Amino acid sequence: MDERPDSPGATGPAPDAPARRPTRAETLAEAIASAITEGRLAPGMALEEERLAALHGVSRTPVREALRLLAATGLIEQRPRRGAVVARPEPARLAEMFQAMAELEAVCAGLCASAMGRAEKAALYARHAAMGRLARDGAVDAYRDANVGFHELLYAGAGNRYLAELAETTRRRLAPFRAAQLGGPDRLAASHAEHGAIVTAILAGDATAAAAAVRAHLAATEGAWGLMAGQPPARMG
Amino acid sequence: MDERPDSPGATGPAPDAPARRPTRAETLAEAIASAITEGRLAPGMALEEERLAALHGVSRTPVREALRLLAATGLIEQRPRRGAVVARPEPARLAEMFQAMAELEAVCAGLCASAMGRAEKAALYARHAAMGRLARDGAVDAYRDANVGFHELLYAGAGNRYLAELAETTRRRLAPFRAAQLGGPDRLAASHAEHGAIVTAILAGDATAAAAAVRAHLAATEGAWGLMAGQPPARMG
DNA sequence: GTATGCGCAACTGCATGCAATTTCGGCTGC
DNA sequence: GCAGCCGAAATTGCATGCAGTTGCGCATAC
Repeated sequence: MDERPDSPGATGPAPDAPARRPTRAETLAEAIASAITEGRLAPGMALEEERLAALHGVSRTPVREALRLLAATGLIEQRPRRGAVVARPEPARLAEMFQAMAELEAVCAGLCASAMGRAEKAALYARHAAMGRLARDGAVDAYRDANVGFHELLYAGAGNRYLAELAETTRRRLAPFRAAQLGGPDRLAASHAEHGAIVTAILAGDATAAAAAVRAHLAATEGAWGLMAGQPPARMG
Repeated sequence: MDERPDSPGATGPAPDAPARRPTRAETLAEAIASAITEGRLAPGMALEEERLAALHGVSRTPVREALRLLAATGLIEQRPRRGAVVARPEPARLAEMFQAMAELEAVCAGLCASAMGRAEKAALYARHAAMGRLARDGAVDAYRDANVGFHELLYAGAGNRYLAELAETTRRRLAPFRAAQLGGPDRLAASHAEHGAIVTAILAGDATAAAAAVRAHLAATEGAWGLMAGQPPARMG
């Protein structure tokens, strides 16, 4: 019964493998979080413990722990004795979160300008160039995927994992409200042009310009969210 | 279906009154968090569920939920099937967190410079002046308390609650490693002088200078932490 | 004396059950 | 017709119990 496939040399580059075999609560939390960020669970929906338990074939106990995790992450809201619902921040708070994310990314970009090595800068430029081709071809879906990677390069290039985590958490919490982003093809080209300003500033080592370019980029995308902020509460599907 | 027109116009600006009667898990989480930030639970200490349950007169269930909350907050670390310990970040990560906090506060200060109204600026200046008297008198404890309030004024003055939450969370996570701060009386005077640069920049509406002053301030205090980063793990007292 | 394998104690993960609170149905009264 | 009240169902909060795993101590072999 003792099989230990246990990392014989090259288990993988595993940057951090703290949870070898995740507990059910963690698996559940991940599943629910994905359902929220991908839009399968809309903001305002009620999350009943028993239903989630039955849905995932477990008891209520791990469900409750998963909900605690998600509540601390901010993806859901728990009212004592009144159940949990998918977080539905008020418009004012959404604006705050978006501004905070812009500032976080601006800080990252500023750090990138001085902290990135040659290899990282080359990778960033390569990604940018590839995205230019996608934008020219109008490949919206591929561009969106590559876009996530682009911003993650900014997080990683800053050389500050904690800052990157803050930015990624914020990005996740905003995900349900950014569905309509990159809607039009002109927006695609505009996005790429704004990325160009960011990349140029970073390659030049100009932290101030890089931060400003990021703020401009995110201010330009700001109009594309908040469309589903006024829905009435609903049951879980 | 059942529509609930809830939110009668202005549901209430109520900034935050979500937990009328908190659940035991939340109470526990708060208690343990305080114990950690105030140093009664040192980094690396093991947190056994049964012991915590007995200590607080509850069963293991709410303890487990509280630990989940704290793990998501980053104050503790949970290894599946191996228990939880008070978080003990490696020195490199501590440095990252401190840098991130400096940048967060710098962003706040920059926003303060343009977002603060006359009344808020007056309150900030008043607080700064009062702290000047405390520094002159060498009242370290009173200065430290007032210092927390000073930084909270910066968070609040930025007009972005989410950003303020990020900053406060980070500050809490760093709390166990900042015990020796403001050690000498010269540090007290220096701190006040650095605050003066921040206040001046904000009052003048100079966002760039305000951010730079905050970075300088936190860089100067950076040397006072990390003393307890190398202890071996220990049992809970 | 050091290294290896086995067995036990301790602890965590999860399921189940009960009590308390909230919510919704219908009813009474105005 | 509408507001207020009361009782039952639904749902959450918490305690308890059991199975599985981890870690440690001890005996054994080299």
